[in-house]
Amino acid sequence: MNSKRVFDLLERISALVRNDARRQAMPHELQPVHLQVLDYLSRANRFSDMPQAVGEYLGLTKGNMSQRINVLERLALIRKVADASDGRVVHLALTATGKRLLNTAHPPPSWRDAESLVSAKQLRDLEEPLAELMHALVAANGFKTFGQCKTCRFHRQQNRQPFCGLLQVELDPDQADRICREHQPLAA
Amino acid sequence: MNSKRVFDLLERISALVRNDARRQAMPHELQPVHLQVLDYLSRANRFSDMPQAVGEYLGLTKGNMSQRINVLERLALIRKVADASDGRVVHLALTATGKRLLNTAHPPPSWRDAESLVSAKQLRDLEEPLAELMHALVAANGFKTFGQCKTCRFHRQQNRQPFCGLLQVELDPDQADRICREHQPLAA
DNA sequence: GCTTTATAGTATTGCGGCGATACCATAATA
DNA sequence: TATTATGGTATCGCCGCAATACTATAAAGC
Repeated sequence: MNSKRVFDLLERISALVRNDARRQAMPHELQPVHLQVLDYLSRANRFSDMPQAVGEYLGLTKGNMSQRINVLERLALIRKVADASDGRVVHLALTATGKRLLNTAHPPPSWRDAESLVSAKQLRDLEEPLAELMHALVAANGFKTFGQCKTCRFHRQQNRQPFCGLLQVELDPDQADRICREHQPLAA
Repeated sequence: MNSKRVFDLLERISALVRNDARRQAMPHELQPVHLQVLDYLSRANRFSDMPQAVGEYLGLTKGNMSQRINVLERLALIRKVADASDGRVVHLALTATGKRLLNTAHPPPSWRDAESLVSAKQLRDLEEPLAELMHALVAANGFKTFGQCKTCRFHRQQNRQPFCGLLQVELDPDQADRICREHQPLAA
């Protein structure tokens, strides 16, 4: 039963990364979670850049998200943009400052150091099983998968444009590379 | 550059596990960190079962540890045992209740579900590169490795007993399987 | 042996993440 | 038009966590 061993490793690794992220984020008056929010927003498509979606992605409540986002807005790292057609929803966009901070602080320095110590092959070998594990955990938690738009079972091409068959809308080409909260993986 | 991808996966996985651990620990009036402390203590040898060592393992300050340990003691999940030869140090031992709780709550349920969805081979493939990654992170952070006593470069046999060449003491056989804060990996 | 310094642990304070609850505004539905 | 659902906010309380200051024992230097 080596599953416990893998669990231990993951728990320890995430603790190391998390602690380093805290040290890294502190001088900016931030917490690790803020960096995660920034990172998510830098990769979310326009159906997924709302507070609620961020909360779903990170497994946090919307009330909590509301506060995190206030902090980030106060520090001018993100900007709120009202939705054109739905007065309730607000989209979140990184400011230039936010992008700059994200680049310098995420991933944390110890990760960058570690990455040079681990062979490229080892990293590549991790990718596939980790992805599978992640999806299994998502399934076990009943969460959404939040995959890249273009890997979704509803994604298709129409009029030489990416097209979402679920929401029935055309997509800008760059949106297809981004993360979508409505993402559903191809049937296994 | 797929190192960022691996980092994302690890961050997401640890968030999922962490959130689930929180939900799991809450009914017991505990937080995820308390379960990690219990788990560590269940595997630490007698040179490593002090508050300070737990803090080093989890990357937390000793002041913080002191409080976590108070909580666990108040709930009768651990027991403090004064050291025989050094009046400053206190050893921590799980009570029967603590062991029982650890077994039911750690790893969290979603992990157990996920583990049945992932092939055994995938899990096995994760072990080696994850371990290497963990050691790289430990090195990058300048932390101790905290490995199993019997895998340490100072470990040897003497008079048919396990023996620690660093501390120059004989070890009970069961101690050799446990985690030691003085652990140093074999030279690469 | 006595003084100094280092080490293990505790007490206290302050910050802030996080969940829970209640609440408000807009949208969808009947 | 009334009802219900949904996205977001405000407020409260808990508690993890760092920082600082402190105590007690042990080790090191004279």
